[in-house]
Amino acid sequence: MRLNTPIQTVLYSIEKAIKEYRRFCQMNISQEIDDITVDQALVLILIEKHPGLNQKELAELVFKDNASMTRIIELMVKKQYLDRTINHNDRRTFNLAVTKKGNGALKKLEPVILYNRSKALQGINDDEIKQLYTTLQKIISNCNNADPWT
Amino acid sequence: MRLNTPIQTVLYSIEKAIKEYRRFCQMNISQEIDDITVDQALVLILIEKHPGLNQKELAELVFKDNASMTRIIELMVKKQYLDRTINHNDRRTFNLAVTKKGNGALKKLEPVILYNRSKALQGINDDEIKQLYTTLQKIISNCNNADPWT
DNA sequence: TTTAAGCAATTGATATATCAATTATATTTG
DNA sequence: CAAATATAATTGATATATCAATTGCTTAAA
Repeated sequence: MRLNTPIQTVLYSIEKAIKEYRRFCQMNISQEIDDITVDQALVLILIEKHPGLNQKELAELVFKDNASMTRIIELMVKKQYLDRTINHNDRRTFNLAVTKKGNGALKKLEPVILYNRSKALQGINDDEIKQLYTTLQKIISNCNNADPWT
Repeated sequence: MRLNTPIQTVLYSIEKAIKEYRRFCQMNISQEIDDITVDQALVLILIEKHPGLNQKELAELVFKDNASMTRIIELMVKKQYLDRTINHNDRRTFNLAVTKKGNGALKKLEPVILYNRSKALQGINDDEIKQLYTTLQKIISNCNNADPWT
């Protein structure tokens, strides 16, 4: 028996869709701010929206591991989009806050991000979105609950 | 106006789904072969299935750029899963071929990959898959054809 | 047929992904 | 309380992602 090529599976389309979307987002974000990545923009939004999140929690929200999050935040602190101060309630963690520069960036990013999302989903109606969401959740739960091979 | 957090958009689910799937695949692949990544496995399958592909064509098929493809193939040649020889018809390109070791790996990988795909899509019927595919194609084409920001 | 333009692959630089090991602090338990 | 355990973050190593610049070869045009 021969394997189908990856091209023939819908899982391949999922990967393609997310890559095209990220490329599109990055292109547009770069027009406004030239030293910020898609991931960094997500982190900025989340910290502003949910102050009090620590790095581990942030990492979970954007599907990264702690190591990646450490490095992303490091860069954003260096570029002065974020402030990081010791959390005296739990000194293993940090308080993360958006700086003035970070807020300025958010203002610029808002319309771009809304534009990106609406363009990406243009011509797709609510039922279709709901259906997409439902199917994706099935895949996610399948991958998390399936017995491992051997 | 405030941005929704990324969590609230279906685009977030696409990213989550593909990451969970890749994690699941890698876990199972590693049980069989401990020095091969998901991407390397894809490349191996494609070269076996479509001999004659050059690196640029391969890169397009797996959504990578030429630079990444160069490095992936470099590693696979070093690990002796692939042979790379000069193409005398066009000396800018190479002939890529799966080695004996590569074929052995493919034999082991086949059932794992079939298992991964079927588990990931378990409980999702054909219509749902078709619908998923259709919606994803819309997103892909939206991202490729939308006017850029500014 | 030489020159220019185009193309495949590589390289360097920087960001992210992942795993394993380590550090510093918190919490649990004997 | 003290020791064991657990947790958040960091670090090192290696793979991949992306962009820009470069190299070497091919094709098109003057």
